[in-house]
Amino acid sequence: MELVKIYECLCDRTRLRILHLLGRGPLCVCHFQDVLREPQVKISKHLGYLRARGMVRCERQANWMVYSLPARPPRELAANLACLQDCAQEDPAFQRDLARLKKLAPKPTTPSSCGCTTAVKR
Amino acid sequence: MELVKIYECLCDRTRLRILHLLGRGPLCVCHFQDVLREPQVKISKHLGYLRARGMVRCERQANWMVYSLPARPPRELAANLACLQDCAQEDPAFQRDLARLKKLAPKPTTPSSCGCTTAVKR
DNA sequence: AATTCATATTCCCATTGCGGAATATGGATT
DNA sequence: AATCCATATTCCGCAATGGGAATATGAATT
Repeated sequence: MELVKIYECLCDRTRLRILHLLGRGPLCVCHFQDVLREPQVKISKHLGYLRARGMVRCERQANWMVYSLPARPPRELAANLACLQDCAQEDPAFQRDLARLKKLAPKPTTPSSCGCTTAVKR
Repeated sequence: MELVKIYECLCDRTRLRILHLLGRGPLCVCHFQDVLREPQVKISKHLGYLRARGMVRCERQANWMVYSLPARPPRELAANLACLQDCAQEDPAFQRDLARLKKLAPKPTTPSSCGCTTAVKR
């Protein structure tokens, strides 16, 4: 994987927040919407950007698309994702996201189920 | 230092090569020109980009501008620079740069002297 | 003061990225 | 088959970026 391509994926705040959250486990789009509190189109487009570049995988579960980090990422990607998680620990904004996520989904999800089964009021 | 700003600096191949080389010690612009083999304007502009964002420092030595990494970089920057050096070890292009540099300047330079004292045929 | 050398800046152009409004898709439910 | 829900895509405008040609700057040397 091209190092520059990785950094291109990392140089947007919304994408950083997405990747940070994915460090905990797979998530569906509605979780991102609830945690990041950004418009649907914005989140969907950044997920598409990451997906097109191989930074995330996704799998359909009925109505929901469950996104996750690649199972065995190449070395450079793994190193940079670890670095991101490390840096995020000192940043209140990332920690706020994580707190919201834990409130929303106390247990990390699995790739086969994001925990969304019923309609969500939004 | 803003994490996103760091990644913005890292998402260009020329800038990555510059930062990688600076990991060994301060360098003047003509060294970058010789090692990277890119046009002067290109190198100068990328150095200006990095300087404007606090990723590198520079100091004038007579005709030469000596660039270096910040003495005590903030944690996020240090982490990412370390990650870059790590990733660069597997990349032939980065290693080729480093080999050229060692041939050109066998000893790492100091901030007060880049080793350029006479005119260089180019 | 005129020239030379190393480096920086300006101007132009083409490409890319981001955001939002509107619309489309695809699966599930009625 | 019609509707609903979650998500994706298209279209638009705007700002930022990268590259090169030409020119400017600033220090040293003649």
